[in-house]
Amino acid sequence: MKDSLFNKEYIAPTLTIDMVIFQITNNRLNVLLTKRAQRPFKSTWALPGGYNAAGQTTLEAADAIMHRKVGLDIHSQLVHIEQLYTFDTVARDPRGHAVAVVYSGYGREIELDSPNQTAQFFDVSELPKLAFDHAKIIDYALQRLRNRIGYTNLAQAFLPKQFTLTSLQDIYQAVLDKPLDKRNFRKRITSLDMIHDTGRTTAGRAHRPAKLYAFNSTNIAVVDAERF
Amino acid sequence: MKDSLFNKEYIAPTLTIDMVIFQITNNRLNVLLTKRAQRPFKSTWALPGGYNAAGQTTLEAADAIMHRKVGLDIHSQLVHIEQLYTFDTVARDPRGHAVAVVYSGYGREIELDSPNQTAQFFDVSELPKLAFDHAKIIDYALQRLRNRIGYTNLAQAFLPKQFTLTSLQDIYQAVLDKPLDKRNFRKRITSLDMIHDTGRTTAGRAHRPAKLYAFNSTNIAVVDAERF
DNA sequence: GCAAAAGTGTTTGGGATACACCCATGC
DNA sequence: GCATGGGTGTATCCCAAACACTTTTGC
Repeated sequence: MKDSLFNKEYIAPTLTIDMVIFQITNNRLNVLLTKRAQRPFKSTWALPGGYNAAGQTTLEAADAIMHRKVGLDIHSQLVHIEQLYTFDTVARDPRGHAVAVVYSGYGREIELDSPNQTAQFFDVSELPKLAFDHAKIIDYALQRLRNRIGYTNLAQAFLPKQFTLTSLQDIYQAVLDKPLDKRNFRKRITSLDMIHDTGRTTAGRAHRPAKLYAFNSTNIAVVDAERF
Repeated sequence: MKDSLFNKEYIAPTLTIDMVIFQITNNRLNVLLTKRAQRPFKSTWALPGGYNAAGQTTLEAADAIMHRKVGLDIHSQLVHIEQLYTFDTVARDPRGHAVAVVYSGYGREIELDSPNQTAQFFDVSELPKLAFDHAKIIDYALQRLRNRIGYTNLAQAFLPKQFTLTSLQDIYQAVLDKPLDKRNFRKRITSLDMIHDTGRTTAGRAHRPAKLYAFNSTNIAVVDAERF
C-alpha cells in the first residue's frame, strides 16, 4: 500500500483528460471525434484527449489539448463546459494505469482546425467504432445532457442569442431524439421563466415571420422546480 | 506544454481521494470527519482521504485509505458509494499540484475503529472549521444527496431492511432538513413503486403497531418520472 | 383511561397531455 | 392564390398541497 505520507515511493497514476463536445447541425446532435494517430487503437476514432501534467488543472490541460489536437479554443467556442465524470477502470495507455477526467462541452457552429483534418463531428446515432471505453463515456454524456436539458437552460449553448420557438423546439427534439407537441412545448417553455420575447421578428422568408426570443440569463442554471 | 506523447518529461499531478460519508443518527444527518495528524492543517478536522498510487483504481485507494485511517470497510459498511466530483483547483499538499477524486458514501450504524479515535461523525449543520476546500466539498455532496433522494431509492442506504413509513419519513426530513406532511408523504412514496408492505408489523411498544415495509430493489436507481 | 405514535380522505389548483385549425408572409 | 412555417385554445387527467381526526397498543 503506497502512500507518500509513510514512504517515499509514491508514484501517481497517469492523469488524462478527454472531452465530449456536442453541437447540433441540421437538427441532429453531433459529437466531436478524432482519428488516433498512434497506438493503441491507431486509426480508430476516439474522443479528443491527452495527458494532464503536474501544475495544470484539468481544465487547463483540456484547453491546451483541444488547441493542439483539434484547433479549438474551448473558452471562446464552447458556451458551456462541465465536468462529466472521472473514469479510472481502463488502462488507456499500455504503459500503465491511467485515470481520465472527462469534460462535456456544448456549442454551435464550432470551427475546427485539426492537423490533417483528423477531427470531425459525427451524428450521435451513427457513431463509428470507438477506441478505449469511449462509447461508454459518450453514452454517459448523452444521458447527462438529456437529463439536464429538461430542467436547466442548457439549450442556449446550442443556439444563437436570438432564436425562434421553433428552433428551440428543434434543439430539444435533437437532444431528446423524439418529437414534441408544438403547443405543449410552447406552454411549458414559456411558463419556465427561462426565455423572453425580444420584440423582434424574423423576416425575408416565404412564410409568416416568427418572434425572436432570448434567454433571460447566460448562466447555465436550474430553471425547473425541485421535487420535494 | 508537457505531453508524454511528445517528450519524456511527463510528471503526473498527485492523485488523491476523499470520501464524504453520510449516515443518520437520532434523525440528524451526519458526516464523517477526521482530525488531521500532519501538516498542513494539522489538528483541523477534514474529510478522510489520502493518496492514490499508480496501479490502484480510485475506489481501491479509497478502500485502503478508509481501512487505515478510520477503520471502516467501505464495501461491507456502506450501502451505496458513488463518485461525487473531481476537485483540482486546490493545492492540497504544499509540495505540489494535487487532484482529488471524491466519493460519497451512505450507510447506517457505521462502526469506526480509527487510530486514537480521531474520526467521528458530525451533524452537517454543526460542522467544525474544516481543512482545505472540504467545506465546499461537503456542500456539494449535500446538494447532490438532497437532489438524489427526491427521485431515487437512495433512502434505503440509511435504513434497515424493514422499516416503518414514519422512519422513512424521518430519513427524508433529516436529509432535506425540513418537515414533510405525513399524508402527502405517504401518498407520494406509496405511488412510486419503490417500497412494498411486508405484512409484518412492529410490536412491544406503547402505541399502535406500525406496518413494516421493504424496498423493492436493492439497486440504487431512479424511481421517479423524467420531465420530457 | 391516557399517552403515544399509526393510519387515513377530501378538496383545490396547477401542470401534463391530447388534439386541429387559422395566420402572415414571399413569390 | 398557394406554399410555407408561425401561432394559438380547450377539455381531461393526474399529481401536489393543504389540512384534522380516529385507531391501536402498552401501561
